[in-house]
Amino acid sequence: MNALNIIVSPNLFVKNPDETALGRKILSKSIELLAELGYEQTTFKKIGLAIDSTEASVYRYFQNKHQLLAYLINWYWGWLEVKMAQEFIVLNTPEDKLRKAIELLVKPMDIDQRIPHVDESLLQRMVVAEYPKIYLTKEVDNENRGGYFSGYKRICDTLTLIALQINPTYQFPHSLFATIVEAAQSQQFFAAHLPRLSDSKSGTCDIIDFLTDLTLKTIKA
Amino acid sequence: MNALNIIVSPNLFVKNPDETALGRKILSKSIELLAELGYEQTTFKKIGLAIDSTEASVYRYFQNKHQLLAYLINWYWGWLEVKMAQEFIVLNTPEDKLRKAIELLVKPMDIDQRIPHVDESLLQRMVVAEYPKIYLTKEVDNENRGGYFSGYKRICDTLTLIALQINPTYQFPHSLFATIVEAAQSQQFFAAHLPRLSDSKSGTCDIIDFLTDLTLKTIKA
DNA sequence: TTATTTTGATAGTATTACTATTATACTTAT
DNA sequence: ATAAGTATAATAGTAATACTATCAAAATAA
Repeated sequence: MNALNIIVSPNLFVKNPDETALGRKILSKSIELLAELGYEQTTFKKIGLAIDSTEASVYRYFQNKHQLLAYLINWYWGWLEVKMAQEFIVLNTPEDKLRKAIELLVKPMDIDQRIPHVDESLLQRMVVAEYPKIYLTKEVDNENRGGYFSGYKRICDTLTLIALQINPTYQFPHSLFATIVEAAQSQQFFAAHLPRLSDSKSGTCDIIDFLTDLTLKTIKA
Repeated sequence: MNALNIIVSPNLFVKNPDETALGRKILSKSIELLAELGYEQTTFKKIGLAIDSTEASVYRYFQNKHQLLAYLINWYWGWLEVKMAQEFIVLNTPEDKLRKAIELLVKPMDIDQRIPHVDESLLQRMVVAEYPKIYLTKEVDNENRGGYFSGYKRICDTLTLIALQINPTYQFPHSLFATIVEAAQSQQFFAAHLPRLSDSKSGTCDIIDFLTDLTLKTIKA
């Protein structure tokens, strides 16, 4: 993680899990359990078991399950941000950048060897199934002040700035990219579980085409 | 409720709450508690207290909190469907119908006097904050077979058919309207709690304008 | 009036989401 | 190499939650 400088707000942990072997083990096993069992069925007790330790050890790193999920999702957005920045270096037009960004939002990730304790592809699947749970709570305003959603907001801001290069007069860029990022997640979920809510038939290409078409038609007046 | 023929799948209750005074009291108090406390903090014990009865009485109508939420959300989509059908009678072009549908999705509802035990405006606010929780679970495939999401899917199908009248060659109508319906909810939430994810400054008009612009630009090739 | 259903009251269980304590192991500074 | 400090494992315990079960009283229907 350090290798890539993915920074997660200190409000998202009690003790930085990135800095110890046990902490990193908690991260990797949490991703596995959350992906396999889902948020509701995952407990700190089960995580403790999976890391060959106890519930109490997990509590030393995260206040509760909600904070753990928020950490992982923020890490995911941070990682996507790094990926985008890397890809943008060789792209020159804002349109190419938006196309690439949409592809990164939807395409299954390949695992980054530099971060051996994180299975990015599993993390991505977990995020698709769980991400709204971090903001759909009564604590959203407090947690927003604590930086719980800054990863998400930075991604949307970045895309907003690129879109305004294409059309500086477009009125709703923040709403548009919040919608695109949300749809990138929900369309993956719908294609897999509620197919009447999607036109995606084969893999992720259809979703990428849908989102790209939507974005470009909307901002190019 | 019967007055309007809003049908909710029998898989969404143990005993039909629409048919008894106690059942209707459970519905109205649940809406209040869910809106006030949020899904996580609402318990059947608290609902029992609110209806001047006990936990056990609530369990006689709903298997669990998840089923209760699914019932209420399906009732909400059913009610919206009825509203849309009513409004569509006097509208002649598919574009006008889409505009009206988007308005109904976002605009605060006025309370329907024919259904005294349901505060539609409160229900709408509750749905905005809780709706993804009914499908973001590991039981989604089973529950989908049980009709847990049919209200949502019918709304999207209706809008899909209207859009195809405008442009029969548009490739992604299901994805588009799933995205529009989702965005109608999430933009309301973001405008209130995560304003950097929205361009809505004053009330719901901005959201309606954003969604209408997006929809029409996208389907009119 | 009798039979049936609906409800209210109470009790109990397993699990969850924590908090607290302590002994041991491990690391670091000198 | 030793002492001091930190990190961890193991255990125990609490309050709340999500149920399940039982039974008698009340309301309703036959």
